[in-house]
Amino acid sequence: MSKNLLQNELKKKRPFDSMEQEALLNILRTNDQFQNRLGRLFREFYLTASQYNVLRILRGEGKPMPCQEIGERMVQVVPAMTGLLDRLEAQGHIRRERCTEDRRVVYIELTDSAKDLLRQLDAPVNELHHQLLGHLKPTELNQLSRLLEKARLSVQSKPP
Amino acid sequence: MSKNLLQNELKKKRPFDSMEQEALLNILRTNDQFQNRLGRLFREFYLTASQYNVLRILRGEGKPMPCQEIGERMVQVVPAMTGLLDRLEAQGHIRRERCTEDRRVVYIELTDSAKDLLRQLDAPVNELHHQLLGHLKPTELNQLSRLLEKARLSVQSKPP
DNA sequence: TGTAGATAGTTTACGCGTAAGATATCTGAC
DNA sequence: GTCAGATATCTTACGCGTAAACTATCTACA
Repeated sequence: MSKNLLQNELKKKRPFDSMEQEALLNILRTNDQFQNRLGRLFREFYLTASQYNVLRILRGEGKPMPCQEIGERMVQVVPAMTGLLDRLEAQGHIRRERCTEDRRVVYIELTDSAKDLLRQLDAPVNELHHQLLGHLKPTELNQLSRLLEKARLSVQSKPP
Repeated sequence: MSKNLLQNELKKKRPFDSMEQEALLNILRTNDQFQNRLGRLFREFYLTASQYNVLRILRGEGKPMPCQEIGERMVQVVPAMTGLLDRLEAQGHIRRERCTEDRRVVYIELTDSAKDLLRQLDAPVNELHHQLLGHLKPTELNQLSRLLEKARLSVQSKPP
């Protein structure tokens, strides 16, 4: 075929303006499709991808964390965290506790029910990862990760 | 360094469960950062990334298109299109026109002001693409696109 | 001491993604 | 011709990303 895969998917009539554009669109599209699949899995457990992300971060840390620190490990800006945590709290997955030394900071702690839920999700999540990317050879997965890491070098610092 | 780049960015304490997981997180994170930068550029022109996407699709087609067809070229589901188009219409960037043969379908047409806006955006957008990915060699860009295309092979069909 | 500026978190307003359901129109089987 | 089902669009409800403005608390420096 004369046109490549992404071009066909997007029914694009003309070739890409640049290889940078092609790669960028490939990243955005792949992300959308994968997020879609992940979202469907999480929804079965009444979670969103962001909520799952927060819970995973908390489990990884192993102890209560301030909201800001959680926000930093996601890409998001802080304000979004508030609502996200509100919903997780309402579902009984986290507890908030104000720090006694610095009363500005609020510590977030996983509840036991959240830990259970995460354990339940471990297998299906890994399985989905494998389903989505298991058809790539280890070399290819490694190449892909290295290329994406290199790609991100251009966006080091957030302007204020 | 013993830990890799992504692991450091995420302040992850333990290595990844699998290479699939690592690659997946790399995709999601790269996408987030790039979307962020793109969003900032579009915002200067009072557009969102989705709105720009719709306008680009319409320009590429060169003639009016039904909403559904626009939706198909984006990753999104149709319902989101309605609101998106409402806002573009309010800004004077598109016109809606009901088809006379099949009165269910609505054709969307670019206005002249939208075409002007797109022309204004062409240079800055290409420049940003280059800023984000220009540090990769052509071979690498090509590799990256091919790997992402291969990655997407696992999500061919949407379940009903 | 006391006051300015930094910092953590929240609130509000808006855009848009998802799902579920409603409405209008078209098509095909009878 | 009519009725069932498909199809195109819209509506509503909810989650969450972004920005901007606000509150409470802490810190530093005069």
